[in-house]
Amino acid sequence: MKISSAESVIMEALWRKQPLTSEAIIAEVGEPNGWTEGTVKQLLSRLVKKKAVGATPDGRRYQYAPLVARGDYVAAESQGLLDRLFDGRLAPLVTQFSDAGKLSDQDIAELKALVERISK
Amino acid sequence: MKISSAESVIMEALWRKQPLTSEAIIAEVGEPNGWTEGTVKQLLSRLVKKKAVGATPDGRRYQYAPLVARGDYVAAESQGLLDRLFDGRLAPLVTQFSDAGKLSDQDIAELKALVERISK
DNA sequence: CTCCATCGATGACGTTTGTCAACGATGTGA
DNA sequence: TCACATCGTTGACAAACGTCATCGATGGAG
Repeated sequence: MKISSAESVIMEALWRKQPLTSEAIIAEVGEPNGWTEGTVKQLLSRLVKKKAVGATPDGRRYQYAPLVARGDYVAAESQGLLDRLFDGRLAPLVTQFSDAGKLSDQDIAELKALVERISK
Repeated sequence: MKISSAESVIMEALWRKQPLTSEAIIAEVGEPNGWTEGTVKQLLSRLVKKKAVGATPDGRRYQYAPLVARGDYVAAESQGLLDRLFDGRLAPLVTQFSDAGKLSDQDIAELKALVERISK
């Protein structure tokens, strides 16, 4: 099932630290996003129903933990963007950032080192 | 306004060739996506309302053309992904594809050439 | 044992999206 | 001129999404 934009905020919290109680999650993402307790609970429920998050009973409450790895999610999202906008190829994406002047010197240095390492 | 996923298919057609009549657009994207005439018309209407597409009267019909540049759209989408998933930095994104074994030799060669060019 | 706080479940509601059909205006061929 | 084909507009409707409140169960404090 697809993870929506608001839901992904919850996922990020869980990927950062896991497991968490709903209380902890609310503390983590409620304020920064202007969400009430009810909103976060609903998002959590939907994620559990989607099997993106697991809920382990712990006394009267649950401990929540991601069931999908961040890496898998990130890979799917990235591949999706690449396919949709760049014909599945990586170089044009990098070109796009370069052309847009969005690459810092550090970015370029990192890329350079990275390509060095990969290409051997 | 935000361009939805289905709407972006129409946009891609218009970015490829412009202007187009609704008939041409339907011919272009209808079949491949399993959309009826009505569906494409509705998507077009919404894009016009969103000011993402312009409609110039041409006799009894319109000539449709994009009002947003593909480059702007691509830049925004790419930046969004980078910010959401890679802390705004490009190198980790490239690493992700590398780690996932999604880079062909050609990709690597292109990247290498690209980085060469950029870094000077 | 009773009352209260808290948790998860559920209902609710407006908006967006995906999908399609019906309608009214209008140009055109017979 | 009249019937038909075609265009854009609009209505419709289910599903997903964003957002929030209410409710029933239950565990713990007094």
